[in-house]
Amino acid sequence: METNLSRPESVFAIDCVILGFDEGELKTLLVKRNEEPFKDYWTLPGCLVVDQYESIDAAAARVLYSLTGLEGAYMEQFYTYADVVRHADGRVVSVAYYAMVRLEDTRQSQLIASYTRNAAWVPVAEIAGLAFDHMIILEKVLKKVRRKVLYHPIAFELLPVKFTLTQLQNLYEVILNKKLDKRNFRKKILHYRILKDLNEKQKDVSYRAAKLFKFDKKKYVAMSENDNLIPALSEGEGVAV
Amino acid sequence: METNLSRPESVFAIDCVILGFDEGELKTLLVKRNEEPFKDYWTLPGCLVVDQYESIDAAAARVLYSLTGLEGAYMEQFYTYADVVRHADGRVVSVAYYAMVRLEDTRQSQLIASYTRNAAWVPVAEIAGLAFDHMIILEKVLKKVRRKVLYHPIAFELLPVKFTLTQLQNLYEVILNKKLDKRNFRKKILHYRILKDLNEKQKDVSYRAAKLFKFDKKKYVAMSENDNLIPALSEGEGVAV
DNA sequence: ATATAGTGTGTATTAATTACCCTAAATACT
DNA sequence: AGTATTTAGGGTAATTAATACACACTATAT
Repeated sequence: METNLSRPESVFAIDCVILGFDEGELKTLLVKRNEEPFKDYWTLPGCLVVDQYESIDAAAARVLYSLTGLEGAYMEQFYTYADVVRHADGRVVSVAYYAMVRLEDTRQSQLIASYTRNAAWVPVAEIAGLAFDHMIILEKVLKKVRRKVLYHPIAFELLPVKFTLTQLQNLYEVILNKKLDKRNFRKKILHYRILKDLNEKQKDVSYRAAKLFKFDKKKYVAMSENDNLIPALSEGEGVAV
Repeated sequence: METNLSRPESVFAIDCVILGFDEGELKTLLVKRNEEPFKDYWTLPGCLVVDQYESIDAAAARVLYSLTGLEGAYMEQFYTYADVVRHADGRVVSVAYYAMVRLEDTRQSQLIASYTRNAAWVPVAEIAGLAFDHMIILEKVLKKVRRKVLYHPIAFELLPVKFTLTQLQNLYEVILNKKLDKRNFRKKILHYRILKDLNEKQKDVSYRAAKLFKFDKKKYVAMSENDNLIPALSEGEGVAV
């Protein structure tokens, strides 16, 4: 149903929850504002999209790239908000995305971004409040990721390409905020046959080195032709009946 | 990251996939266009949102109400699209919603809407193409609903308030496009304890009348305080390993 | 050589999933 | 009244998945 509006125009904003895993913590990349409103508050990184020919996905990718130098990381459109008035003379609809990045890949460029734009990786557990409605967006993303991680292998996007089973388990424990049983976790994840044993071991650890694995995307895609689903990785998923 | 744009303005569109279940089929409410482009094509119902103070959700609810007379039906924001140019002089970002409605509730008003606006309930299985990118939106919604129905009780939104187990099973079979075993289905759904046995039977059927149940929302919410999840209702969920 | 820190493994129990068919009940028809 | 028709409703055995649980091994550092 369209009315005849003289000059419909799409000016909209992107907000981006960029998640990373570092030092046993889930972190997100925040930017400090230096103008009102919310001067000196942390915000989710974002941008205004004015160009009529830039797609939403491209704009979100641009935000990610400008802060981290990364291209091709896992990104997904998430939710669209229109309730926040940012500018005195009108609201801007904003489309939220979330991205999952390997922090190791961002080292150099992230430092640059941090220097010029006052950006920082902040452990999500320590974030108490953000500008605008960004805290709500962040919490909603975390809720979604906690669920999605149970049936879709997005968690691997946060780990180094080569990882140990313990690292993987730690990541799941942090995301789900819950301890998992080591033997059961290993049994389960190995039964899915979505990991490739690299026949390599960790180096430079001061204890017994663990075997390295990588996520076997080919096998995974072949297995789940339709839907890209894996069964629940967590214990006690679902409702107790 | 905001630039200083002189007059940011949110003009955006809503598109709405309205699903119903009728005569054993999943149907969606479509509207026939009577102007170019895509004259005489079916489209998803929608509207342009010009009012700076109408929320996205309210606009979506307005679309639903204007076509069906329904308020308070299940609706969920779904995905946002910006790639479609509808007006020669600029694209309009459009936010897609889907709604699940009880077709029985719409009988009168739907006829009115149908008369004035050339709207019709069309079985989704028979829809081959739609105007704009609406076919893509519809397919994506169906994919989402097929998945969501496995862990969230949205299917009940499509059934009459009082229903039989056979009706419920038929609905699942239609949504999932797959036969389910009667005994296993009943065992499972009853074990969840989210149905209330009404101790009533069907009337005016020309065979043995079945017991009527209703969805027990209170019990359901109590059970799944956190997440509103129910385990999989389908057989063979997940990846075969 | 010894302390330290993390790796890697198996089994028994319980719960969930699957495959599989016949009798009971209500109405329609003659 | 009797019979045909149509759908409702229920149980069990076999398989598979989920859980709870503890100790010996290995590599390095001192």
